[in-house]
Amino acid sequence: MSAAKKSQRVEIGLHAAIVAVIDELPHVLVVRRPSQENGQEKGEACAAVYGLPFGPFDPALHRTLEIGLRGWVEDQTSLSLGYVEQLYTFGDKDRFEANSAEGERAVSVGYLALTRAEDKPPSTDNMWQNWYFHFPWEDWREGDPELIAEVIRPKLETWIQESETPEQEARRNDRARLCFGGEDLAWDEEKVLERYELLYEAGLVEEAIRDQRMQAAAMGTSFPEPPETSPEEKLGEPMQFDHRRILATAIGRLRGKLKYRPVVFELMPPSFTLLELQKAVEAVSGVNLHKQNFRRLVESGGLVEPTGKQSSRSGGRPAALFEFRRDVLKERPAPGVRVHGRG
Amino acid sequence: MSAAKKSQRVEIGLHAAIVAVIDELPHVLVVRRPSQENGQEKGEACAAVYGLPFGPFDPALHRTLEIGLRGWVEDQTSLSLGYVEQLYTFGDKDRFEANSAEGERAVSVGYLALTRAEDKPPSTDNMWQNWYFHFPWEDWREGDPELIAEVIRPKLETWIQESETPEQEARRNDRARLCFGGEDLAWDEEKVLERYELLYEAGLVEEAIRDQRMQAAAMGTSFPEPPETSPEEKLGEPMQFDHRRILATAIGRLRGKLKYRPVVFELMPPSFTLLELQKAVEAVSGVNLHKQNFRRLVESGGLVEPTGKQSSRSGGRPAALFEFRRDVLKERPAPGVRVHGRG
DNA sequence: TCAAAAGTGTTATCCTTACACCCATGT
DNA sequence: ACATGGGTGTAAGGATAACACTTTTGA
Repeated sequence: MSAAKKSQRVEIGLHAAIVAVIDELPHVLVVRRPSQENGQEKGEACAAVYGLPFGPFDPALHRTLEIGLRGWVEDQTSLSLGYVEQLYTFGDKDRFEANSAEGERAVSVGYLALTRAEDKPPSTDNMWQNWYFHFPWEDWREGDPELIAEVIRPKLETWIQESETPEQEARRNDRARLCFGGEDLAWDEEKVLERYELLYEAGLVEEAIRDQRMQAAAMGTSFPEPPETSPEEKLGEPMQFDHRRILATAIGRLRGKLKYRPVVFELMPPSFTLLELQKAVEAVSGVNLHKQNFRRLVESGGLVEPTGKQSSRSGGRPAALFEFRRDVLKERPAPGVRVHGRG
Repeated sequence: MSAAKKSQRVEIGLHAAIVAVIDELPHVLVVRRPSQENGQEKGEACAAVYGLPFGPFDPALHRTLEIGLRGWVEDQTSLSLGYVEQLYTFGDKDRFEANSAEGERAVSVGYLALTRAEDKPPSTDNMWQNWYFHFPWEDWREGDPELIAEVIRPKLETWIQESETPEQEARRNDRARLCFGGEDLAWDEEKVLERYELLYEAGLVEEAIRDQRMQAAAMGTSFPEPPETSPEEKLGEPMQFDHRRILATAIGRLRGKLKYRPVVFELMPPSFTLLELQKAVEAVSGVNLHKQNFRRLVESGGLVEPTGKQSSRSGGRPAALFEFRRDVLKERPAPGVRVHGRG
């Protein structure tokens, strides 16, 4: 108590998952950074890893956390952020400090930011990346991903079997079922974080192995080097520190928000066809939608209004162009695009 | 950029809105603290203000933020926390630093924690307080509060009229309507934070006046002392720093969560009657529910199961006792108690 | 016997979901 | 002509919200 009262100051990092929809695919802004974590003592070539952009919070310069975030993002990327939402504040020692220099304990505040896609990459250091590159199992637009049936379920099954008590086995089994569905339980596209954390705890994701190795090194114990995983068996491209966890939080939150807030429009150009809008929602939520019902919902829900113009598209009848109808916000308490699977 | 890269460390405060339902009323744990903010230069008697309990985060002692929170809460209050959820991280300069000693910039992480009510107050410093003492306009169980019609709407009307441009007036009007309902727009019990922030910005809440005074003092300008507000016109009991904002966030979040997560049960004793459960939901959400439909929803939804025992209650037929059915979590993706007004 | 609360049954309505079908344009 | 996407109508099913009514206890 008395010791805890001493003011212990820490550094605050602001991390952003900056999202845009490009070519009907969900993208996130990533940075390729030289990997300091891996392979140093092993003398490997200094490989690069992907990470989310981040910057420090300087209380002397910025009045609020969000202003601080917008500050360095606009400096570094020349993007203009629309919707910005705070996700979560992580202070974890294990996943963060294990990868930092000694004594560099930091707390990180994760943000979700939406922006309209521009043609060119925002800067030389940054690039837009299809987020399913990091979360291949989250894309159900072509039906249930083979990866789940072929790799994830079998490996989870092994992990469940490895339990030390029957209770643990039951818990693990329930959790896997809840996360990935099965039998009579449907896929819930919002549980992105829960799934990632499950895979992490089951040691199936590269960050888990990396962190275990780091922890073992810190404690001076040896760590049994796991067998090389083939690229097909690698569950998505890993990221620096706990950035993939932050991204998982962002995706899950955005998928949820879509349903009761008109946030898709932050990702769309000023005018669009209904199919373009549908494709954007599908890209983010990772599932296909029923065309006719989507249109009805969106139109009769007052979310959009026709501009009167037509889109000059290839292949097919020209579609009417719509724009976001700002007034919904004044009318309905929770206007959003309800997502019901099936296409 | 270069200056911002210098690591600026800050102190982290963990704030908790610890909630319990006692006698069918929603309570929050508060601390009476001597008010250093008000009346110092005015030589007033050092009045006390209510505040939320908080403690510092010591990264050397605790592995995660939540562990740190649980640590000092259990030290200080001897309560055992059940469900704990992170709410938001505030780094605001204006609302926080204005009230702190110079240079004491801190970032605070707000938490919502649920616990079962015990008979006695958790310690001498702390007390359970009906949260509607701080938010009288949030209690609609006796119909729409007079306070809204008598005080809030007229004062908001004045604030709207005081706008400097027609656009601002329209925005203010829309916002007030969205927050407090009206005409064809129903009351939305989840918008607790939005309402508090509106009242703050309209200068109707004591914290707003306090902060303006502080800011004026800091800049050396004079601040026009507002007319004394009568206790009837005071909009709820104010709190220290931005604690009422944190509490507003907590209430709103809990009201929302009720609907898709079985969190009410964290506030209930192990077994309860359906009416007791309903009263708890009503207490938290601030609206009355339709009895028959509530029962059907809860029973047929598989949220509870009968214990087979009866409650020995005063007045009326004895009711069957139920308990939370843990297995719902394995069956339904989003089990909760949907709330639809009316009683 | 009455008040208070527990319970049961039924119906109208709306929303969701699915299916069937026609329309306009480019190749 | 046909492929592609745009656009309309409607009917089945389920969930919700409202209503009326019976039952069991304590005072």
